Amino acid sequence: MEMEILTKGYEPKDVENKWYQYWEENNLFFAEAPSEKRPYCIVIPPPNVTGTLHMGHALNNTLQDILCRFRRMKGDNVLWQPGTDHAGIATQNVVEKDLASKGMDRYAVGREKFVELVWEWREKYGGLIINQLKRLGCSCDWSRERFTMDEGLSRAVREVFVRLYEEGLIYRGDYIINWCPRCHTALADLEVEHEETESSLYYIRYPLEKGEGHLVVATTRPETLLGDTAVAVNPEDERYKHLSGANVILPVLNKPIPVVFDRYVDVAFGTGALKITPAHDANDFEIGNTHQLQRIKVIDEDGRMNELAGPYQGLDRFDCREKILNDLDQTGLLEKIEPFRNAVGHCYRCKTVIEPLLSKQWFVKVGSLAEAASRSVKDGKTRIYPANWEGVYFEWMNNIRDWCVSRQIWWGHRIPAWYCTQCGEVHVAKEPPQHCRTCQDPGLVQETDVLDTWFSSALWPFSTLGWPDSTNELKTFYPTSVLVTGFDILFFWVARMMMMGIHFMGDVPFKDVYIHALVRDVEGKKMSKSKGNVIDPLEVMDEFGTDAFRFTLAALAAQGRDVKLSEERILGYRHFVNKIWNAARLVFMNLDLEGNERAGERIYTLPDRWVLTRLGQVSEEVTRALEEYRFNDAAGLCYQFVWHEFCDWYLEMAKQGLYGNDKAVKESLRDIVQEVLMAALKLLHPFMPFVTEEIWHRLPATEGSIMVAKFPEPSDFMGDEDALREMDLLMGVVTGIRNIRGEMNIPPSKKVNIVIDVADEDVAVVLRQNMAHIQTLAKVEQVSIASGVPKPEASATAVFGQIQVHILLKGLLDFEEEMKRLGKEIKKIEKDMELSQRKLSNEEFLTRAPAEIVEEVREKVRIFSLKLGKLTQNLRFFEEIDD
RNA sequence: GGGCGGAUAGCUCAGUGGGAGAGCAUCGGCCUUACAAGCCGAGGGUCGCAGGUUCAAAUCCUGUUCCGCCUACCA
Repeated sequence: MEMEILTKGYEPKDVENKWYQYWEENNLFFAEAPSEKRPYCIVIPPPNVTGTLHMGHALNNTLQDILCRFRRMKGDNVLWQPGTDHAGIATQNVVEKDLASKGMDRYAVGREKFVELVWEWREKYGGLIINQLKRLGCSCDWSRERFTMDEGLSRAVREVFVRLYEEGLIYRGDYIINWCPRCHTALADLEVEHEETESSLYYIRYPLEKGEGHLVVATTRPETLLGDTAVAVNPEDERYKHLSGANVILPVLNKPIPVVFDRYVDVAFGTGALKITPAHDANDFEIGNTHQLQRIKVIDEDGRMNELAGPYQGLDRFDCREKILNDLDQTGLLEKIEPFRNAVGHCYRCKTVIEPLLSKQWFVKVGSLAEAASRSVKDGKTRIYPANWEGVYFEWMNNIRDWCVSRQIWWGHRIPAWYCTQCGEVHVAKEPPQHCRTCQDPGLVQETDVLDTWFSSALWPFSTLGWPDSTNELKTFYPTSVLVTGFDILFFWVARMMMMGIHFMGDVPFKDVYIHALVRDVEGKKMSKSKGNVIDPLEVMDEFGTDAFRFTLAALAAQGRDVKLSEERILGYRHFVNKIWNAARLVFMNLDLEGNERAGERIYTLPDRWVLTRLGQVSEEVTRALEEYRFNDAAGLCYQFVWHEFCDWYLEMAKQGLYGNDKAVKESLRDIVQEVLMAALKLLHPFMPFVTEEIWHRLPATEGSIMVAKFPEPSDFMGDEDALREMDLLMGVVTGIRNIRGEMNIPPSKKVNIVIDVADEDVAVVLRQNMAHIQTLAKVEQVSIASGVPKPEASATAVFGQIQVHILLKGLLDFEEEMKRLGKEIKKIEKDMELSQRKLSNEEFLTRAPAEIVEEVREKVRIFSLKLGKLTQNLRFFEEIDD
């Protein structure tokens, strides 16, 4: 291996590709099945084949990769199951757009050819997002990559459909569905986006058939009037009780329709009279059923008025609205128009206004499935993090309606149902039947509808593992360990996986669900192309490197809060990556890279004992944070330790020995410094796989990939409480001196002499042993340590615990300044002191507060008064000189 | 309409009952042989507002304002 010294700055581009290739070539992402090791499995939320990597993917997959790499280093048998989703409508739209650019549409090419084109498109572009995931460093087991429409998964889909049908949980029927006139398909309720819209409420007069007068109804969609088959009023409504059995005349079409009574009608809304269009409104449909009303469909699948719309036939629904309003106005039947805000449904894919339409569709009866899915979370079989999402989950499960699973598009799993052309008998089967089972006729045609994309996604946690076959993968990894996903697909996906998993596997699909936030821009807005505020993860990786990017995402991923991403923040973490790189450089410059020297017995100095003890503590804290999905805490702990403890204190102190003349100390240090660096790299690896691997490979004491190194744990290190205490003293003294130097603007080039006044002999010993560190770190020339020495003239004093450090500043000390500084410090402590004393003089505090809290305050008062005494003493010293 | 989340330093955010923290930005001093993408130091906040509970509240409760999101069959 090359042993050159590292370049001055870290260059991510040079190393990222190299190491990803290395990991793949060495099969380091491969999961064993079966295996003796503890299993850990995550199924990836399959990205759309049409997609390219956006910030949401980047966050989602970074978090999964952190968990997978962490668990692997913990010794688990990790399977990160990858794959892609065929994304029915989305993908079909993309290919249709492509066709449109060539002046064609899907009807021109025909179904078979069109599906072929989509497959071709998928061959060509489907790998794009996979490569982008690799770029991000994702350690998926690519040998197990799946696609929702591959042979195995399609078999699982048919199996599930047929079984549900046979169990009576899938049925076909006439219902009002959400129809997208642009995509030409039904949509599930979830796929409709409601948007608050400024619209109008139109008051229309329906003349009474007998006698004078009219009934006024209020509606937002006057064009549906053409399909009205009744007007409903509330039976309790005094205004309309006399209309029992009456008819009104439907305007425009001039035909009588009945007045019906239904409790659904809200007396307080509009006029309390509701026009009923059973074929174009979900509620009206229900009311229509109750009263056995005719269903008249007046709007067709293109959103145009059909032949039943009389004079309006052929008009677009919105043009029809204008015309009908105009006509009503002409005949004096339009009473008034009020401005009105309501939520209008739009297609989640193409944003076209949804038309509720009567249609024959396939449904999954979800009641019992949802109940079981709900219970599993209540029983704690699946835990949702953060827990507040549980409420949202229950809420949805409790109010769930049957799931419309048929779609009138061409790209997807074609529903395995066949109709007899002779007798119409319906056959649902895994394989095409040869002939009709009732009339024996061989003329069977398959259902043209395909399944909702989420139908196959719902099977993902077990279909990818080989179901319906009983595979080793399934036995080893189901139920999976955790599902990591954004809350935007909690209902679309998570809820349905729960239902299907429990029903078909008899167990929940995952033990944990971790729900992360959405990535937004700096202002907290959702990133979208139309707003022009998208940050492209690929560009970020180009500019800052993947490790910095990943670390940023992890550091910002606090539970329950959105991730507001800014380039500044990423830049900050690039600096951190560079810091690590340079720390490694320092270590390298002092290593015997040829490996000729054998280190003898280790000599542990205070900084060594301290840093190793801290490593143990930090390892434990990082582990706990990751186990609890507190990614930001884990990242923060690494950052703080590596930069401010390892680099700022430990390495600075290690230089003493590394640059010194004592050969035994030097060799020991080389060993320890390398050990500490290795441990730090291991802690960082889940977050920053590339830079850690690069440095790891260059260290003489390492072997193989850092991916398979053991994650640090407390038992790897000494736990030396004394070292922590002693380092506190040492750092306190150094900080005290630096503090004064800083405030007095004494440049580092100007060395000072100090006198340390310390009563405790043990403390004196520690400081004496580490005198050299004080000298280097605080730029001190001479140190003298004694007990009860008088304050030297022309000195500034730092007080720390029971220690006083007098800094001799002959010719440098500005008396006024020092007096001001002391005065400021005294004032601050007096304030703290007063607060504490007030507490202690409060009888209730003394009797009611826990004893240890009271003792804590007493201890504070003791420390404060000690320090205050010393500070005042020093101030008086100057005042006397002043006199 | 229902629900959820947020409001803490100039900015982005941690902090869930015992003396307010970090990063960035700002100011001052340093090219100290790993790193100026750096080092050392400093300043900066009645924790949205009003009540309440408590010996003690950024933290718990109630109300309120503003912002964001989810959800819904008042046409």
